[in-house]
Order: sequence, then C-alpha cells, then structure tokens
Amino acid sequence: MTFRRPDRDPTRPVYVISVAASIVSVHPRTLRIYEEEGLVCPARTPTNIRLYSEQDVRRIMWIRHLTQNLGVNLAGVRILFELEERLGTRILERLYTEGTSEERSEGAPPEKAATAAEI
Amino acid sequence: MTFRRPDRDPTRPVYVISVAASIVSVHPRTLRIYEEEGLVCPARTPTNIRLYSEQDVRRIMWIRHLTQNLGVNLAGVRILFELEERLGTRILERLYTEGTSEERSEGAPPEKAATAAEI
DNA sequence: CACTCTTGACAACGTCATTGATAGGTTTCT
DNA sequence: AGAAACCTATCAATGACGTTGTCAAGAGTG
Repeated sequence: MTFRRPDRDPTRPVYVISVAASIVSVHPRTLRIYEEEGLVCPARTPTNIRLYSEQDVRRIMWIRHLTQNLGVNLAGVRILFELEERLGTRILERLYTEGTSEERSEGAPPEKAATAAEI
Repeated sequence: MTFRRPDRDPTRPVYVISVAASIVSVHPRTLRIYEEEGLVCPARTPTNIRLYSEQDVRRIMWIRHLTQNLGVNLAGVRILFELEERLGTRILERLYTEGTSEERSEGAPPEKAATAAEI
C-alpha cells in the first residue's frame, strides 16, 4: 500500500515549535504569527502542543524565501498560496523553471537567489 | 484587418499622467513610483511625456486593488504579474471565478471586495 | 506667458514584519 | 517534584515599506 515507510511520511507531525523554529532559523514567535495569519497549520498533540511536519517546514521555508529574498509581505504570501490551491499547481516553482522544463524539485524553496536565468 | 477602430485600441497611449492619476484616484507621484518599480510601462511622446493606455489604467487598477483591498505590497504585485506572464494565464481573475466557470471579464479588477458568486 | 510635464531629493505618516519580553498556566521529562 | 519547554495573550522596539506631499530646476504645450 502507501505506508511502506511511515517514519518518513512528510506529512507526519514531528517537530515541536522550538525545533521547527531552529530548522528555519526563525523566532518561535514568528511561527505562531504565521499560524495566526493562516499561512501554516501545524498539527496539535492531544494536549495542544504544536507539531510541525516536513511539509509544514517546507511551507515555512517558502514563506521565508518570499518575504526575506523577494520582499513579499504576508498578505502577498497568502494570495500566492491561495492561487496555488485554486489552480492546483505549484505555480511558485514556475518562477524558477525556465520554459517548458518540468523539474522534480520536491517543493523546497531555492537556497539563495535562485538561478532560472537569474530571475 | 485588425484595426477597424484604432481610436478604441486599448493599447493606444492616450492619458497624460495627471489624467491617468485622477482616473484611478491616485497621486501622480504614486504612478511614477509604480513605473520605477517596473509595474507599469506607459508609452512616451517623442518629447518624453508619459502616455497611459487603457490597458495601463486597468493594470494600475489591479495594483490598487491588490495593495488597498488585499494588503499586498509592491513586491507581491511584481511576483503576481511575473507569474501571470510566465504562465500566460490571467491567474488573478481566478481568485474571483469559482470552480470551472470561464468568464470574459476583460481584465478589470473587481470594484470592491467582490464575492466570487457575483462577478 | 501660464500651465503641465520631466527627474531627483527629502520628509511625514501610518502600517507591517520580526524579534523580544512578560505574565500566568499546562505539559513533558528526568 | 522540579526544571524546562510548551500554551495564550499582551505590549513594545526596530527597521522597512506605501503613499502622499513638497521643493527645485528644467523642458514641452497651448
């Protein structure tokens, strides 16, 4: 079936907020704000502790890239995420894939000032 | 051919900056900033006077809608425009068209906080 | 000539993003 | 049990941004 390695399921909630924050180099406060803004929805333990999945972390890295590298504010991030969901396409990655190429990039934001003909 | 009514060509540069500014209810200074930011590219007379077309005005109205109503900043607007061009689709209108409907809306931004069902 | 345009600089005003501290309370781990 | 990390909520400092506005000196237009 589809659960051969459930320990690697990218949707499995694993990181507590301090860990997630250190992974993405951000203040925990910032992550709580992202959640208030509806940009990330970490799971919760039965006792209300936030648990971030690998997917959540990738999403946060996208937020960081958009805000820190591209200067987009949280309202803009919201629109972009909403458009992605609306279109059912990973439109953001299109910013980094030139022409018709269809890369398999797993959804992680580009490390720095991505290539793609230097944006 | 394609120029039956050139006097109504939406790409024809017609409005000087003060006129364009009053049409969209914005300070001329703001329009110059939009141009500096690369968000609008009005034509110029041989003597360097800006002339905005109907298309330019619509584009500015989109910028105003995104910034004033949705809170997106200019960096966010830039990304959205870039994505539109990249995808060759009017993605922004998708925010206001529910499901599979394919409206012919001529690219003008919704008047106020339009709800998808009433566009 | 009077008006409007051009660029460039400078400033004021309010808002936003992020980090940080604090308080009082709950969960987890040793 | 006690320390450490979590929760919510609030308040504040910092720097940056968006918009409007003005001033200057020059060029185009009616």
